[in-house]
Amino acid sequence: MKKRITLKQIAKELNYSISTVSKALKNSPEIGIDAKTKIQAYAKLYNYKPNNVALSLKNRKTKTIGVIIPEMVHYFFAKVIIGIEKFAKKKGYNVIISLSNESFEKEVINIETLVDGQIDGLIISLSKETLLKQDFHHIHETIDLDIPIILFDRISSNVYCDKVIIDDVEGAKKATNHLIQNGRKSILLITTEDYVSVGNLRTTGYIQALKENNIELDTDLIIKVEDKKSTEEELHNIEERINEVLKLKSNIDGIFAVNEIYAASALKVLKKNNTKIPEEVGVIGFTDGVISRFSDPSLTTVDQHGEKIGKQACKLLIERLNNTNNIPYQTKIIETSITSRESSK
Amino acid sequence: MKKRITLKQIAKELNYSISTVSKALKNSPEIGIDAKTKIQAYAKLYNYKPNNVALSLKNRKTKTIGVIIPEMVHYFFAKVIIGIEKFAKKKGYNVIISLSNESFEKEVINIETLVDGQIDGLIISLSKETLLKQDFHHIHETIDLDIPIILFDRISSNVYCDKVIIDDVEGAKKATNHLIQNGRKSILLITTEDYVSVGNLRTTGYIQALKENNIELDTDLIIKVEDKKSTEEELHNIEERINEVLKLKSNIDGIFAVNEIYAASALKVLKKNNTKIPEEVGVIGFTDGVISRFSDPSLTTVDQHGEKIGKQACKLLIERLNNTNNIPYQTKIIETSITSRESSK
DNA sequence: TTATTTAACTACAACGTTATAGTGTTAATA
DNA sequence: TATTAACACTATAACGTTGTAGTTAAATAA
Repeated sequence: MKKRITLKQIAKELNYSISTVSKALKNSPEIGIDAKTKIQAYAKLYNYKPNNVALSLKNRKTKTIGVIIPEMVHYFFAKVIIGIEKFAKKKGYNVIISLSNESFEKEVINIETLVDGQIDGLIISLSKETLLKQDFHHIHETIDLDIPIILFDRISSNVYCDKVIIDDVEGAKKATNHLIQNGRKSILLITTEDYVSVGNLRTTGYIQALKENNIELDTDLIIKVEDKKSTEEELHNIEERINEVLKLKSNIDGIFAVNEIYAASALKVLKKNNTKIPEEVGVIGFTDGVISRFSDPSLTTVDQHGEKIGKQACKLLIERLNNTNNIPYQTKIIETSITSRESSK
Repeated sequence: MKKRITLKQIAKELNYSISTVSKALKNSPEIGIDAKTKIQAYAKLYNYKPNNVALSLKNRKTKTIGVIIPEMVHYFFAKVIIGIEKFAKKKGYNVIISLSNESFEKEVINIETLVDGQIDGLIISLSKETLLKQDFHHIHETIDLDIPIILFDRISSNVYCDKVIIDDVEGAKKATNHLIQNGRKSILLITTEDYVSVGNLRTTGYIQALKENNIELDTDLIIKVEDKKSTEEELHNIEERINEVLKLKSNIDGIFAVNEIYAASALKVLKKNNTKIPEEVGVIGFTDGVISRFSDPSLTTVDQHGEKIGKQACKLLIERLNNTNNIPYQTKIIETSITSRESSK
């Protein structure tokens, strides 16, 4: 009903010029004390708030950050968003969220829409399809437009920009070592196909840990899942593949899964086979989400500290937005940590 | 590097006025065919895109919707956002997301920031604290400013606006009946304190179902949880309370929990006590999330269809934004359905 | 031939700000 | 007394659009 009041209206009402009103509200020394008092009182009374759209136009800054994530229903991404949102708000930025739904095409469209629109910069975790295609023209074009991009988690070394990642290799090593220190020798790895960068790196970490502990690598102990979307059907397939390998390799005494869904699937198969966890087989997952916490037994995991990642990404972005002079691109690594629960003694 | 091109620049380059360029790009009949062809070609070549901030200022519309949810790490809210985002994008709207973190104060600040900023309307699920305080001045003030608000899930009858809810009473009835039809007679209800509207309504549904089935209400079979934030500590308390009641009332053969966390807690306690699920005790939860799907046994739940809720809320909002004439406020009810899993035979 | 219409454009104002440059008036200085 | 400085304000342009109201020049009608 009562629309917002503008400088113009205040000016008209109090018989000052718009400039005077603007300056009075900014407490400029150019303006006399009477005018200031009158104008400020009036503005307060009518709850004057500057129109941010007009400011955006004038300043060529929208104070808004765009975020594109592949999925919403992931504990990790949700946490990252919390981290971004908190930090952004503290710095006076708003956050716009878009979902690529793991699709390259949607990712392209989303970036276009956001760039067309009202954002100063972008924080993105690439979709699986993009990583598979290795097509980053949309990212490059955006950076060329002077809109800074921060990549996190799902990144590519073929894109030059700021990045925030966890040390996946190190994290996977920690996880594998955790099992080895528990006396396990025959460790099953459930990972993704290699084009998913994080899966790839975690596989590397697993292999390194084995090497460092003088355990021979058995490629039969590596299950690479082709996961586009985790439908119930697909989950079933994963369970079957795990079951097959477990039957084939009866001496398996540890399982390391590169995400919590795979870890939960492993748990399910083990329980179906009446395998004692963690006595007979220890299980550890990657990503500390609700599934891990509420599974039975609860899952030991590698915690990625999503909120920290979000905060760091947001910080990098805002720093870049405030620094017109080109600072060199940075890649920040967020340390992982093991959250020990029932599934691994 | 290469900043966006503007009408002004095109005009200067091709020696036309800004108006001509604007009209040519809009294919106005006022403009001659040569001019049109030349201008359109040039615009295409330099990838002209209108500046949306300028358009927002001119049209006094931002084509952006604000969403405020209490928490991100909830399957239900994540699903709702997916629904909102999908529909919004289809209609050419962007979505800004804010988190109240269940805090009244943060809710107020978030609304202020969003309203100050660049949104045409808001979709909100109220924080627990707001519902406890019953203070809705921030909502009313926003509506007074002619910024439409749609409430979903956590609503209040003291606010006049469009709403989207599920039929919590009906859903709870369905759940309770599901257990009763399984032959259960002594059903434990794990719910929230009454000020949380959804908890309250689900409690009502439970009571109604009992009545309709001529089962006498035993208030000892109702656990009301005071849940501000679900910390690990708090979860422990819940488990203990459940355990106490189970000990006290050994004939309990069914448990209905108003969310999946409570349901998962119940499962945990039952398993610790070596109670057979679902043979001895059947369990059903509310909200079909990842926990329910991955718990052991998997949980039967009342599915709230979050995505549908989000879509409906967004639809209502956009309809209201397009209709300047005041249509009466509506409350849409989204049907729930039972997803039957292992925990209830 | 002169008045009128039409085509093809341009100028201007407005959306709400702010920074820069300018304008009077009064008081201080030379 | 003439000049300058300080004060307190106002005008203007600009951010990028678009719609309305002009303005030409050529084409048509009277």
